[in-house]
Amino acid sequence: MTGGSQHRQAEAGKRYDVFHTDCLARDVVDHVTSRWGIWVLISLRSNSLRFYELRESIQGISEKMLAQTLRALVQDGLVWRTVEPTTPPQVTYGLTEFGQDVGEPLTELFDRITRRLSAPGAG
Amino acid sequence: MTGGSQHRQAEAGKRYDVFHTDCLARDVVDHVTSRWGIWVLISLRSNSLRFYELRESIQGISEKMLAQTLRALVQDGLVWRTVEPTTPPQVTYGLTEFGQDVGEPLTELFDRITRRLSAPGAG
DNA sequence: CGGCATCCTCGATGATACTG
DNA sequence: CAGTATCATCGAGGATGCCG
Repeated sequence: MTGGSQHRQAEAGKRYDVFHTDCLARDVVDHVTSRWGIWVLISLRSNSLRFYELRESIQGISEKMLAQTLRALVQDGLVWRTVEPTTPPQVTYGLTEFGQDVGEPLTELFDRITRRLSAPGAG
Repeated sequence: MTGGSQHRQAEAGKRYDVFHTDCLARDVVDHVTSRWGIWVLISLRSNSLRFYELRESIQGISEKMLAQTLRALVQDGLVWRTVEPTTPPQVTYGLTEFGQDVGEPLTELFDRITRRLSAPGAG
């Protein structure tokens, strides 16, 4: 990730027309709907998970992309992160209120898709 | 990504099958949450649109990507396409029932994000 | 265990030009 | 208007290795 971006605040210059490239929300939507973002968010809906638990539950994701995706989501305020200073370290991720807010329609989205594709005569 | 065609059952509270690379729904989810897919679907929610109308409403999209995205969505059964054999040709796109079904949580998703980012003290 | 840094590949994306 | 075809590129993403 390009880094540096902290918690995103409403900037005066930015618009809220998501269809506009210069839109604040578009960045967040891009993260949420990024290749791995959606799966991370959905994974964390039921309960908080450790790094390796996430890695194992999301088939095909690399550690690099998991870390990168998590960082973006944390920066966007969708995911929180706690570090237990044990040995070995223990890092846990979970959804913030905002994250849960976003996770709901996301789950609904893929539920509907799954339901549709499993339905007899579909596709 | 075109591998498996088996439909598996989702276990409540457990990992969903979509987390596996060989899941049918994953392809569709990938299309829906592709860079432009989400905007196309949201654009078409209110009413059907012509090709150039879509191009103009979604800032930053190229004709190639629009055509490509639309083709994928049509194949997935989310979008329908009609051609009026006039001169010049007139092609219209709209949401199928499935598309509307999917568009709803999608709109809800980005509504929540927008709302959150516009909220005072947000971020 | 968690997670950076580095290198490298490949495919998504974009620009351009052409067709019906 | 609504595409399609071709080519160039850019960066997401994967593999590997090192560190606290």
